[in-house]
This record gives sequence, structure tokens and C-alpha cells, in this order.
Amino acid sequence: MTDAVVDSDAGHPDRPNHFVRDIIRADVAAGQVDNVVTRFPPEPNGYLHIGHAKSICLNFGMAEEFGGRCNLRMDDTNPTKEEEEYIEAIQRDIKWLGFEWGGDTLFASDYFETLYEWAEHLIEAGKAYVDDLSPEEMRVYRGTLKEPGRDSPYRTRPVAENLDLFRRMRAGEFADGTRVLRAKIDMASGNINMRDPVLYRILNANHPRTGDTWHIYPTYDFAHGQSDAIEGVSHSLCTLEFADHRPLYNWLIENLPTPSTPVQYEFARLNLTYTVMSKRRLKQLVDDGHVSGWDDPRMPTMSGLRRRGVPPEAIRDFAQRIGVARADSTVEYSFLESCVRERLNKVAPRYMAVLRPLKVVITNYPEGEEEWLEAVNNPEDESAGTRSVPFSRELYIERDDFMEDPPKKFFRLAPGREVRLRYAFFLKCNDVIKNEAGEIVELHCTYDPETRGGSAPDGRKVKATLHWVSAGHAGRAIVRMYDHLFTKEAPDAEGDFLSTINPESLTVLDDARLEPEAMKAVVGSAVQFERMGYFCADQDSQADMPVFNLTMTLKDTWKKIQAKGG
RNA sequence: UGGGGCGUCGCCAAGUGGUAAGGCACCGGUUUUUGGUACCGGCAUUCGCAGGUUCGAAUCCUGCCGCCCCAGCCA
Repeated sequence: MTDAVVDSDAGHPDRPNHFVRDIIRADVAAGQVDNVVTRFPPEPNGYLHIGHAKSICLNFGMAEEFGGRCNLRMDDTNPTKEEEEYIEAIQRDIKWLGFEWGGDTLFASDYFETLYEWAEHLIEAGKAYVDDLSPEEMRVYRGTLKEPGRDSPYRTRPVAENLDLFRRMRAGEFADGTRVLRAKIDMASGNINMRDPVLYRILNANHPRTGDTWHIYPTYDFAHGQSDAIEGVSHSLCTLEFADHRPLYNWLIENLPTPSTPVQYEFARLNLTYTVMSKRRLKQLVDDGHVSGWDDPRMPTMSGLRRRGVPPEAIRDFAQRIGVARADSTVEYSFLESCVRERLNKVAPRYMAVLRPLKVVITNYPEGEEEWLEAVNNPEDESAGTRSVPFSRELYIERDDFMEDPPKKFFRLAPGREVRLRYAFFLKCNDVIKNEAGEIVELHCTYDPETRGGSAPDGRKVKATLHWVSAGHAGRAIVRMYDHLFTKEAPDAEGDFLSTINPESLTVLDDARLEPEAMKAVVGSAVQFERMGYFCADQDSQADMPVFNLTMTLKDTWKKIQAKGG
């Protein structure tokens, strides 16, 4: 027997191997890297969404797998956009997802002094200069995608003058936008990022961490790679749009006395159907009131998913299963749904809840009497045990579970037909009671006392089992049913993504009836309302009126049959 | 004067010269006191296209075609 090393991730059919793992594995095998260090580097200018979750799972996942470390570093180089509120939200979301970073949360702003020294180092080496061009002029000098740029007239400024000016920029002598520090690379480069990129800009703004200490702030390009180097990051994983920055990333590392040499690799960002993922658009949805906030259960944000009842395990599973590659892709929402259902099916306790009630009177059941029946809490988990549910003469069933004139394939309740009430008795419909408007308001039925528990001693079968609730025992609840926020798979592909907003993305059912035990659901915990779906008790719940958010419906074969015109 | 990427089933994706994994979705069926779950079966003679190299090509070469990203003192 060999003591073969089993790589559980690479070997798992649901968890594809990917190029990042291959690279790290090769680096480790070749002795290139002895300690695998990654980092998740959000800018604290908004809330994390499921796209970030992919990156988090990748970065933390690789560190874990190779026995290394993953840092959490706030890329806080632009004080005009960043806020403390976001820093806290980001940390909370990462912890919720189930990851821990080594040590304290790190900040690019912690390295401002070192970065500044390195900028002077570059100036002294004749590789950076202070430019007085206005932003508009700079754009003109930069050239276009197909034409080379031209050197700025300030490009040949003497080192001493550059140093003096840069120090005065730091001292706060100049107004915003009047000067920048630029790297002296190549204004004719085919890669626009190499056409003397801006390294520092004047921003007389208050920074959430450094306050008024600084009047100049490094750009992303001047901060990111060096921060990686300072932290000893071995593999700097980012999304595809930064690939063009890699030459600059490397140029800076090469020209600066950095303590280590990180390497950047890019992967495709996540796109999901029926939603948008850019911070700008998500912010617009919030600001324009299309949703109730960043944590609206329809939002693809981590806080929205959490409030929706999506378990972190499902998100991690999803991130694994979609893989990591360099091809642009859009994952179908149903893929996420599948991961959520798979998880919740295993862990969510079952209850009976009637979302759209229709009253049933059991005419042969004695008035004023009740009995308690045993119900299984989770058929997927025997250890979840059982509970008792009350049964009485008056019940509620789901309106959709009765049809007066049913089509061929409908096998729920109908006049003259017998069905099973889950965990209770067989029930037969005798009369349909209507109001003056002709609407069905009540059903008169009879039950078979011999079928207690749900099976008939004579062996007769029924084709359907319905969930139900005892009218006199049930509690009331508000249930929020959610659908896609957009009607189109790719809202961004439409001219105006807002025009594809789904007007029916939220339906509030304010007269749902729950079995007694379901009234005790803890806020944030996932439950299954049998035959309806997975739900999550919302923070808006009151003791006597809980609020449940639909996480995901169960698969609905009947709905499919109907859609086919059955 | 342009540069950087990417094209394998409806979606995601493995595959790294030896004869197309897997998952999601979809379609059948079995079990079922959730029209759920679970289980079984089906679903790419072909890898953007066209040539070439080779005994053998999704993998190598050439040429096309298509899509994405870059002209912030955002990240």
C-alpha cells in the first residue's frame, strides 16, 4: 500500500482543479515559494457581494490548502471614497463566510510612510518626476489607444527640483489636482498603463485612518504591489482587468528596494444571471429606492444573501464548484440555487406553514376537540427528532392545493377527491362554499379517523399529501416571497439596466398561518416550510408576528407541468 | 502604434500529443406521507473556423473569425 497524498479538492469531481492551484503547486514544488501568502484586498468603499466571495474563497482557500496565510488588507488609498462603516461591514462579512485572516486587519495606509520613502527613492534614481500638467492636458499628452503619447514638458525636471516639489506636495502647499508624481517609463508604450503612470496625487481630504496627516495619496498602482511586497505576499490574485497593470506592478517592484517579490495572477470575475454585480449599480439600486438597502434580500451582496437566508456553506460550495479560470463567464443563477438547496435540505428543520390560506371545516370531526400528532423535523437528519402538531375541526390548507375543476395532472384536493394531510388523516372534499362573488371561501370535508398518522389500514392510496395547519392553533406571520430582481438574464446588456427591474420581485403575504413550533423560529435561522421552500426569519419579526423571507423555493415539478400546458 | 486576454454541450468547467471528466440545467424512470430528497438512465463522433505537422491533435504550427479589457490625479 502506498502512502499517496490525496488532494481532496483536486480529486473531487464537483470541485474542478484550476490554474491558480497548479501555479502555486508548481512554485512550492520548485522551491520558488516556501510560504504561500495571499491576500484579499478590498477598497472599503462599499459592501461586499458574491463576486467578492469568489475572490475570498480563492485567496483564503489557497492559503489554507498550502498551509500558508491570507491577509485581509484594506486598499484604502482614496480617502474621498472610503468610510469606516464599510471597513466594519467587510470584516463582518468575511467572518460570516467562515474565514479568518492571520493577525490584524491590515491597511495600505499603514504603509504610507514607506511608500513615500520609496517615491523619493524613485525620484532620486531619475525614475519619477513631478508633473504640473492639468488632468485635461495630461489626457491629451497620453495619446490614444492607437497613437503614442508625448512627453510632458515637465518630464526632464531636475532631480533636486522634483524632490523639492514632491516634499512641498506632501507638506500641503498645493491645491488638489495641481501636480502629481509620475513614473518615468515610456510615453510611447502600447500599454497605456506604462505611459508615465501617476504615482501620487494631491488630495486634501480627511482619511478614515490617517486623518489629516497626508495631503498626497498613492494611487492603486503605487500602493498595491508594494503592499504585497511588504506583507510577503507570494501570490497576488486579482481579476482580469488588472492584467494590463502587471508590467507596471513588476516595474515598481524591480525599481524599489522591496523586501520580497510578489507575483500577480489574474482570474475572471464572477457574473451571475438576473443580477448586476458592480458597486456603482448596486449603489444606484439602493439610492433610488428600488431595494430597501444594501442588505435587501434581493441584493447579491453578502449582507443581502445573509438576510435572504443563504447559508455561508452554500456560498463556499458555489465558489468551489464554479471554478477559477481566465475565460469571461456568466454563471446561471440556478447554479447558486442548487448549492443553496443542497445545503438547506440537509440542515433546515421542517415546519408546516400555509402561505395563502383556504379554510377547511371537517364536518365529521367533533367540535371543540383537538389532538396532537407527531411530525418528523428533518427526514434527512434523524437526530433532528420529532415534534407535535395540533389537529382540530377547522384547518387551513394552501389555496393552490385545491381546484374545483382540476386538469388531468392535478392530483391535489378537488370535489369528491381524497388526499392525505401530512402526518394526520385522509381528507375528502364534499362541498365548496362560495360567497356572492362566486369566490371559494371554505371547503367542507370529512376525514377518515382510521387513517391517523397518514396511512389507511385497508391499504388504499391517495395521490397527494398536503401540508396544513390547525386554524385555532396557528400563528400568523408575514411572508416575503422573492423573485429575481431583474427580468432579463443580463440586465447590463440592456440599454438601461433599471428598465429590466422585475416589478414582481417582492410579494408580501401578510396572512400566512404557521404551526405553533414555527412561530418560535430564531431570527436568521433557516427553516423549510414543507412543500413551499426554504425561509429565514427576518430581523423585522415581532413575537406575535414573525416575518419570513423566502430563501429559495423547493423544486416544483407541478409548476413545470403547468408551464408545459398540462 | 496599439497593447493585453479569452473561445471545449444551454451554463460553469476538467483536459497540457494517445483517441472528450464532472457539476448545473434539461429529458426519461425507480423510491417516496414534501409533485421535495435520494437513486438509475439519457444528454459534445467533437473542442470558434480553415489549412498544416503527426501513426495519432481540443492539445503543436499558420492564417482567419468572434468576444472581453485598457486612453481616472478610481480600484
